[in-house]
Amino acid sequence: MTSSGQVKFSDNAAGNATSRERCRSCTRRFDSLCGVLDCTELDRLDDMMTHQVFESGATLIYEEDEAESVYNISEGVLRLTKLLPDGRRLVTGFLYPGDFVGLAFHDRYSYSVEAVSTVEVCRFPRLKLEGLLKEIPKLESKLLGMMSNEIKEAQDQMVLLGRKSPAERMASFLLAFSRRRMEKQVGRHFADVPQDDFTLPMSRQDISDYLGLTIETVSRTITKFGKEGIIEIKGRKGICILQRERLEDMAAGLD
Amino acid sequence: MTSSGQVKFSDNAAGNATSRERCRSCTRRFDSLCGVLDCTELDRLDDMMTHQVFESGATLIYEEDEAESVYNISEGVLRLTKLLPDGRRLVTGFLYPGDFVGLAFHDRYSYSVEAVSTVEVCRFPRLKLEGLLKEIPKLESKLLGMMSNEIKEAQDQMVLLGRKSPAERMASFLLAFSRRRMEKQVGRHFADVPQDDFTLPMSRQDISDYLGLTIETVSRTITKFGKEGIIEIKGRKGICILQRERLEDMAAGLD
DNA sequence: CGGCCTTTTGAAAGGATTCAACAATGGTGG
DNA sequence: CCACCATTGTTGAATCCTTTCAAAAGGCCG
Repeated sequence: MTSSGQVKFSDNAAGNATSRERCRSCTRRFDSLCGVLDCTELDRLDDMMTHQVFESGATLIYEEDEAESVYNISEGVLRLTKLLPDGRRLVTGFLYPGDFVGLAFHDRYSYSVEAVSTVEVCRFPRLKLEGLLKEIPKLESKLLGMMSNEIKEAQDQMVLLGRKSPAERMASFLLAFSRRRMEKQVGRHFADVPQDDFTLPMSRQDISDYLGLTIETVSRTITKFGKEGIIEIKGRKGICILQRERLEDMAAGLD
Repeated sequence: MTSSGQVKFSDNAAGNATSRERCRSCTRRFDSLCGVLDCTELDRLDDMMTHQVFESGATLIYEEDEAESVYNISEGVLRLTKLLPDGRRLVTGFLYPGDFVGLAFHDRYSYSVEAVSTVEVCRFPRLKLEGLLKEIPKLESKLLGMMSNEIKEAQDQMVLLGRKSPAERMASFLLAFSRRRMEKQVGRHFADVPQDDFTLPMSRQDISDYLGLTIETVSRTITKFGKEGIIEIKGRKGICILQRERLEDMAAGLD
């Protein structure tokens, strides 16, 4: 299989930015792996990179395919999915700008990666990047920290999936999303953006497959939160958190 | 809080083995992190290590405590647990000889660690080991690979918790346990030990908290497998797999 | 403005959980 | 060594809650 839905492609020869300038001027640089590199090292990264754009719904990575590339997200939202043979789906996570995808030190990808919105990524050949890792120990350290966070988040998600009620799952999700979104905004110097008011880029189906519920249960739970005045529902995807503390208590399992 | 249930303690001054010999002669050496080290490096590890024994039920690590130590398991089984305020519990994983515990690059532990059986561990001060990591890049690489595996396993477990039926969860668990056990046996040169016949060291409660089910559902599912001739139940903890393929199909979601 | 897809809402069904009682196991002390 | 006790595991019945199935409503795009 090959990636689909890719609408723009720019490599070192044909990119918009001058070669070796793209990484240096990247607004995401300090959010992600690249943040630990100096200019010389950054240029090496730049040399092995291609910038790509995927439209919403496109697949960047197919589960079980050979792991040839890794990606760093510069814009948009991705979802990681795993399928059971009969079509049951689980979304193991959503990824946001600054997040790293695909570097798992296995020969094949163990999940699919799809664009939830239009996405811009930096693509690296996996083996080359692994080579760079071995040469630059601080890259490895940074990655170790990122993976450590990923493990922690995965464990929290296991608690959610294994032991939380639908309302608790939904509360956890809304809070985590609003927090993540705020972090990213702060990173881009928009610290005063209201964190309680946001747009969910993913569908109810995505949310339910992330929370281990059905789409109907997610819908009913969101509606219930709205009726109880915990959130305000603004059209199909807009959410405004009215009672953050109450959501926090629910998410923690205090109800 | 402090660790409880510890029954034996031997540091460099009082240990059984001569100083700097313990790591070198460790039977687990090639299963775990230490496997990548040469003798000189191993001695440095040895110098910062204390050997400890915990009896079944003892707690090595309390969730939220300051992360001062990391452990390498030389014998026995540990469980990692997370609690919700009202007592709901999730076991995020079981750890076996050769596995590493506690190195998460956070200041506080995000889960508790308890002994499922009598356990022998090598204990290291976390900060010292992190220092060693920075000095020995191949240690970091090895750890990166181990964490990568951990993430992959966590994602599989998320699929299990979010989308699999009780029977599918139980099948996945039995197979994973028998596989893990076989790997360890092979590591110790017991390749001819029958892999289909084993003893579960953990209780039904542990299993249900690992699979996101109740103890009754686990019990009923095991009984059902027995009646269907998929496994043979040998007393309280003994299991013999009679139809491995059928279990594999169930675990994969093919039923 | 119309049509399509997503989401919401309703009613019924199914399955895991809960509650309760019983059985088996393993450890302890007589 | 056996009996007893406490703990762990099994089994049964009723309940509750999510899921399933079905249909209507709502939002978004051309």
